[in-house]
Amino acid sequence: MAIVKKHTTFGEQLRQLRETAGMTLREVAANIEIDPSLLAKIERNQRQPTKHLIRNIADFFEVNEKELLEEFLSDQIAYKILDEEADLNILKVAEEKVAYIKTLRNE
Amino acid sequence: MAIVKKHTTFGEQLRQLRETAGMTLREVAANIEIDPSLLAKIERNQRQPTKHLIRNIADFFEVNEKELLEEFLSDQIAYKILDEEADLNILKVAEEKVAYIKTLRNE
DNA sequence: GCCATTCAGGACATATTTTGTCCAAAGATA
DNA sequence: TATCTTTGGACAAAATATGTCCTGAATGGC
Repeated sequence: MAIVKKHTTFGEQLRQLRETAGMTLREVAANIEIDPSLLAKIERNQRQPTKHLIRNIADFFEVNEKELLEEFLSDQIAYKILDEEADLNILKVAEEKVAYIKTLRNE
Repeated sequence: MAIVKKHTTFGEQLRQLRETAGMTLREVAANIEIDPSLLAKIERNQRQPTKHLIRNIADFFEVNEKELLEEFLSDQIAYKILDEEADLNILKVAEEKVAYIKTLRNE
C-alpha cells in the first residue's frame, strides 16, 4: 500500500496521503463527501473516521481498505492505552483472552 | 489478588469472586449498589462496568483496583479484536504507536 | 406438588458519547 | 491587501451504552 511511514498515527498517514497527492483538505473532502473541517480533525486525530469513511478514503487514494482499517484499529487501541495510562502488558493479556474467547465460542 | 484463573474474561473472574465468596447476585448487587440484573449481565459480559463500579467491586471483594481495571481494559481490547475480526498483529502495531505517540507528546 | 429464591434475558427509557456542520479566526501565499 | 487553506470552538443530531423493570425458566427445600 502507498502509506509510507509506519507506526505513525492514522491521521498522520492520511495527511501524508493527501500531501503526497498534492491536494488541499477542501479538495479531498469534496471527493470523499465530508466537510473539510471534519477531514482536518481526522488528520489531527480529533475525530475518528467511520468505516464508511475509511472505505471512501481507501477508494479515493487507492490504498488497501483492510490495511487502512487495521491502521485505524491499532490507533484506537494505542489511544485507549494512553488515555487509561495502562501498562503495555495488557496487550499480551488481551491476546491470550482472544484465544480463550475463541475456544469458548467453539463449543 | 484473589482472582484465580488467568486469561478468562472479566465477567468470569467477577463471577468466580462472587461464587468463591458463596454469595448470590442479589447479595453482591445490594452491596455494590446496582440492580442484580445488571450484575448478572456484567458477569456474562453483556454490559461493561463503569470505573466507579470497578472500584466498588474491588473494594467489596478486597482485590486490587488497578489490576481489576486492567483486566477490564484487556477484555475490551480482546472483544474489539474479535468484533472487528482483526489480525492479532495489530496489537504489535498498537504497541509501537503508543511509543511513537509518547515521543510526540514529549516535544 | 408447591413455594421461595436465583438467574437469564428481552424491552425500553435515560444518559452519555460521538459525529458532523457551521462559522470565525489564524496562518500562508502571492 | 486579497485569497485560499487550515485550525478550532460551539452545538445540534445521531449513535451507542447504561441501568431498570419485568417475565419466565431452573433449582432446591419442605
